[in-house]
Amino acid sequence: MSVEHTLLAVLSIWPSTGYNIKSEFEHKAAGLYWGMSYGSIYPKLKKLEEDGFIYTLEQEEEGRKKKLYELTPEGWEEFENWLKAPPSYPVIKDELLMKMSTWHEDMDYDDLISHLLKRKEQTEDLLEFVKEWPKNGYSYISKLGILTIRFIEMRLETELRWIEESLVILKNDDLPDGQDPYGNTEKLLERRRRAIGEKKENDQ
Amino acid sequence: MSVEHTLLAVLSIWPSTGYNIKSEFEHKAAGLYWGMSYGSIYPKLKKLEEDGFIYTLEQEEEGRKKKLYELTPEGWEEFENWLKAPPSYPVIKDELLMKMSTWHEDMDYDDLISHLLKRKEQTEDLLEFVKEWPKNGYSYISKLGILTIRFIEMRLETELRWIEESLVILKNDDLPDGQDPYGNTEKLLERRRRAIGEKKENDQ
DNA sequence: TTCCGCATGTAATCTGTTACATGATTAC
DNA sequence: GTAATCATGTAACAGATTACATGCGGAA
Repeated sequence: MSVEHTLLAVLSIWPSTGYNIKSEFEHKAAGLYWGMSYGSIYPKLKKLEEDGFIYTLEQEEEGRKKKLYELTPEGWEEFENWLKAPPSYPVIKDELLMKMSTWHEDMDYDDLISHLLKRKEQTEDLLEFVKEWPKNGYSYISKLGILTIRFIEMRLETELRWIEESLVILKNDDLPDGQDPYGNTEKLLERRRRAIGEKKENDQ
Repeated sequence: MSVEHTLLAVLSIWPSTGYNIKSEFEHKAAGLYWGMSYGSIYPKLKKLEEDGFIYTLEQEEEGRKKKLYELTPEGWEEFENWLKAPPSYPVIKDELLMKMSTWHEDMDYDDLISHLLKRKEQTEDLLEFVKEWPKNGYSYISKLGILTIRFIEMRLETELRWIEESLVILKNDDLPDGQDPYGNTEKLLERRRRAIGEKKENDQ
């Protein structure tokens, strides 16, 4: 998903300025969607204009100098071709999961528990925002937009359910069995202990 | 989440070569986690070695020249400090959602439906893989790894549920109401029609 | 009159990918 | 013997971020 197509998509909603697009993403990117910096937005807008996909609307003397960009016929065409092209499969890239799955038994679970508690709070906040969003009275959300928001809600609720379950399991030290056909858990701890031991010796 | 820390995390499981790490991610990155290219792995391994976080194990004359990397005491320390640091909140960056929420009523829903059907298939495949993974008899998965896999499963199942629901809604043309306080849906379609109309005129 | 928010823009930098080069070993 | 896989590495490139520069308008 290129920045260019994202910009076309945003401009399809209504004509906007570069600054405007950035603030829009800033707002919703409270965890939703993702950010774009001025350093990529302005040059790309310029490029899109050069390529004939967007043009600047007359700013009707609003005092401030600003460039309101709008799609050209070619811009609409390009945008809709992009819409029709099959979307790529999203990657799950979650630092919490990476940390959790490489956590080891010689490390205090309390730190992991506080990661989970923090995640719980953040997800609750985001869920609250997402639930209010289509009811706030001023944001434009299409019918299909409502469907995607429904997905985000379901996902966040699932995440909260999982966090709750995991916290109970961790606090009761009731972890499920792993799959460890070659006794790697013990090897790992042994490798680590030896390394740490060597370090202590050297430090003395 | 830097590549460096990801490499330390992978090496904490067991000593590996650069090639090895790449294949590992290739395999699981059937959608899970994410990829790394040789162009970033090898230079980073070199850097980590220079920084004293990893070192090369004797390769015990396995014939092939290869570098088996292992964590140093400093490597373990760095890795565990990273584990303890609060993970950043993941961003939802899903091209399907972006396309769906900017889809408009003058575009055929059939294309959107085929995007959803394709996603359904891909997610089913991934779910199947994730369910088999901890039972395949050879992969090492720690107890906490099982918990994270449980999360992925729940998430994928939620996604499938949402896709089913959405397909029914789309096929019955039974979409929920959007939020459109300023009649933007009509404005959008009008802007587009005018642009497309102009193009047709010019083309004649 | 000073500060903050609106608004645009660029240069330096960072990070990562692609594509290629190289060569050994194993499977057919 | 030759194709595929294992294995390491780099140079050129692409993409995006950070940090800075600039300036207007309105509010305190």
